[in-house]
Amino acid sequence: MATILVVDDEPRIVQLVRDYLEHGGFTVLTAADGPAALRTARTGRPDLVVLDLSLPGLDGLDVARSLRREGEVPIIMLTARTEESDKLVGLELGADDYLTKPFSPKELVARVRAVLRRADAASTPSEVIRVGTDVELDVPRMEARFGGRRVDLTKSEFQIVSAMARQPGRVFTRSQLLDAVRGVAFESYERAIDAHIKNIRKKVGQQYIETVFGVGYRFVEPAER
Amino acid sequence: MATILVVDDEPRIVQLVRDYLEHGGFTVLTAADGPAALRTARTGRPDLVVLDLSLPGLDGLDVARSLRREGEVPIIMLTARTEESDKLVGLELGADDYLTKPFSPKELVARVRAVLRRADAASTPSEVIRVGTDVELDVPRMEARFGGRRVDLTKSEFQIVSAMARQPGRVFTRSQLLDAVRGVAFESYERAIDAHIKNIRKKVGQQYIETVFGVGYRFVEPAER
DNA sequence: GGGAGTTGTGAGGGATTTGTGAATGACCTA
DNA sequence: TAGGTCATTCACAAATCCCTCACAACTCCC
Repeated sequence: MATILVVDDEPRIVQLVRDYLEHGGFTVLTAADGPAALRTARTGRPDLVVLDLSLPGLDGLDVARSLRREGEVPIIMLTARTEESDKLVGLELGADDYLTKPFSPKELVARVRAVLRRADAASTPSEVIRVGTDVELDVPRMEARFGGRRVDLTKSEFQIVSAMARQPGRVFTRSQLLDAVRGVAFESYERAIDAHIKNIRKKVGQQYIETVFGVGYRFVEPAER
Repeated sequence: MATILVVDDEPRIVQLVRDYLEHGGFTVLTAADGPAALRTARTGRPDLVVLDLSLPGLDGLDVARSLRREGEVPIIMLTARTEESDKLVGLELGADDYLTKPFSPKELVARVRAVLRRADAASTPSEVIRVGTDVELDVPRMEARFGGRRVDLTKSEFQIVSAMARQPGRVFTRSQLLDAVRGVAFESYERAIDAHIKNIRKKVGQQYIETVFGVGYRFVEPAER
């Protein structure tokens, strides 16, 4: 069955959680601080991490961030307080669920099961944007293919391209494209978009993005290429 | 930003979803049962509704149906089981997307964004001006078609042509056409319009724009061609 | 047909807009 | 801390477009 890594500096809690999880049929790894957690995660490859936010030394947030960088492992956060700030950072890091202390171990086990089920069913129907036969943008994976060739785009580049490719042929103003990059059109120099367009063209080829003088840019429809 | 109404009778789920959505920049309204949902939808005018299919009392399906009757609001369904029947009725009611429980809040937020994006794109009815069978001006795309052939017009040219094509047969003075080009009729040489007309005619053909001596120009009605 | 006024048109100046390489600074990583 | 990536900004070159001008062609009215 699944392996769970429990990270907390209070031995009492670790023990309690371990008992419940093992009784529930899980294999349990434990760690008492950040560095140990990262080491164990690397070697033990857990299917899920239960992580206390307040750790001595390396902070729980740093641990979460490092874990995220290294892989896709789901994380359940334990926060000592209901404080807004804690929730916020937890969410920012994309925790899959959170529990505030004190919590019921039974509930924790239930949440672990739920998150694992989700992660499993995370048959995330990958949203793929296709334009004609030779352009393919896998949005959740941020993967782009142009004419069969895989192209590495940065985050901003990918967002600009996907915004345009969703409605090929339509003209987008620089301001609209800025919206696509930052959540909301931050006050920002519109010509930053020009720089991105230049870089995108260099990577994917000139034929995909057309300049509409005095207005903006558009993704060329396949029929016209 | 957008307002989302979350309807579910499990407070924990409502809380989790609310946290994630608010963190994502959305304003969140909540309701725990059908009647409350309808009331809140009426007063709060949400941009999207996240709706649990299994509600106590008034059923989720009824709520969806009522929402549909009252407006255009997009709906994301939450269904408890993966049962085919649930999916079917949900989609039948025109749910814009659905998620089966347990779901990842992160994924829900992603779906919310996707549905809003779609709804937004759809509500921008691509305004198309048609004159007869052979002239088509797609305004947001700044695309012109004359007799089946796609014609590239500059911004000013496109604005002049669409102003005239909106009311075929009507005569426009040069001053009125200048208004169409610059936002307001700037003091400017009216004969600049002549130059544009010349260029437009060269691109689309002579038969579409007629000169009205001493007055201005007009877009020829199809019957006269 | 003649003349006055109006429109068609080609060409070029000049303003605006875009392309682009390089510099800067933020952020992350080793 | 040093090095890398990336987003942004800047400055200048290049491209594009709008407007104007000058003159030819046309229309209308007498």
